Amino acid sequence: MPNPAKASGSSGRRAQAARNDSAIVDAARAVFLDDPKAPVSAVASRAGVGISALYRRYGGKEDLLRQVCHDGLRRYLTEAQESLAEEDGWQAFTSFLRRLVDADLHSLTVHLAGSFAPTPEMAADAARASELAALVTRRAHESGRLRADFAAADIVLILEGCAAVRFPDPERARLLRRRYLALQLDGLDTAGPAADGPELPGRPASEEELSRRWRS
Amino acid sequence: MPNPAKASGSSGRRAQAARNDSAIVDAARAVFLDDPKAPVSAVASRAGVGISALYRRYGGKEDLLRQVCHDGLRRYLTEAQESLAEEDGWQAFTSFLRRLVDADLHSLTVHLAGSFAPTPEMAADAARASELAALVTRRAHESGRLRADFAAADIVLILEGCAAVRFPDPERARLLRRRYLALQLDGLDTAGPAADGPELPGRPASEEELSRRWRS
DNA sequence: ATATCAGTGGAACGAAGCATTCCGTTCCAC
DNA sequence: GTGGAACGGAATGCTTCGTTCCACTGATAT
Repeated sequence: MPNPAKASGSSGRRAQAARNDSAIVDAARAVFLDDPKAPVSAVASRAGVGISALYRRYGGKEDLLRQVCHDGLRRYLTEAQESLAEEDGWQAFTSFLRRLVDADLHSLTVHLAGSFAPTPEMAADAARASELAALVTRRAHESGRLRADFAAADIVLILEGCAAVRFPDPERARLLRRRYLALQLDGLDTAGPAADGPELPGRPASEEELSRRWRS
Repeated sequence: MPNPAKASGSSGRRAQAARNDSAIVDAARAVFLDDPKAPVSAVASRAGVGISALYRRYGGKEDLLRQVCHDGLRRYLTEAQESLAEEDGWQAFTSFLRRLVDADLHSLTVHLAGSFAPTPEMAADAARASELAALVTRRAHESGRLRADFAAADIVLILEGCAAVRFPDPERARLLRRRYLALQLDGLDTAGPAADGPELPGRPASEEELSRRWRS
């Protein structure tokens, strides 16, 4: 019987297996974030392991997808709860959206759903996520800063829109998504808060960045 | 030699061929709008014709894609020009965006690009499209109603975001995209124009509409 | 009247991509 | 030293899809 105590170092078969555990989920998250239909082999090669290392851990592609998506959903819940810790309702609302957009949690959950059979636990977590979104929205409304005709269901539109901003460089993508989110929060019309509010973060996409996307 | 004069009616081989011409491009537009990677057979069956009717007209899938995309690009140009007929720069700007979003021209152009080799003429039209977008933006800035830190390149973000709003029912999708666009134009903060501006059009997506998307 | 052939539907073919399995190898744990 | 957990990656079988091919139809020209 293997003795875990002797394998706590950074070398050894057991340690490599542990490292592979996280390397595989990390790779899966990155790969499926980029393309929900990516082949399993892409995950393996990105993780720097063979295919068997992956199939030893998961019953199949669906298992892996489910894992990645459920991780994302759990992260969604914790981010939502943390944002609710904000005193001000409007601050909680903006913080909520910024957290979700920064971590690309919409891509990690909604865009992956449908490619696997959800577990009952996932369904429960998804319902909980809906409740939290409604709660954040209610508090924002109560603060008086959120326009009255904005509904909790509209959050999905915003998240979907931000998730649609895709760039080869993840860092650039995140910055542009922040810019886009800020645009939506502030409004475009100078008769609005833009007149004396903060400027948009980051720079607009350059002509070159934009045109490169016509090739890939 | 065939006599066209005798085939001007709504029946006859020649007339059916003419009807198929448009049936095929119409089907291609609808199908590829929904899924840029859809199989050629899906286009044929949606058009209600066999595969050969399609291959008689186009050298291959790439030709068809190119045609649909170039049509979209030309439509983009005419819509842009028509919106520029507006007197007010801000009106021209909003009208420009509403037209593009209504016709889903972003999906029809950018989302299809990359799946075929563009013709020189297309490249020229694309450049012209960029110029027009820059012009619309400049006029909006001159009108004073567009926030100063908004750049022409940001238009793509908005279009991308609206195009990402997808629903099984095209009519519902268009309405929600309008709602989303209005949201961006008006801004969310009640300290902004939302305080006394018009309400958002349409209803928010219902819980049921939203959750249905988790299955497909 | 009838020969012709543009136009067509759809089966058939072959290539490509992919999930999954299998097998030989490595090297830690005992 | 040895058993076996863990691994890499080739092999397999299946699905999907673009394209070709062929038999058929019926309008047209003579």
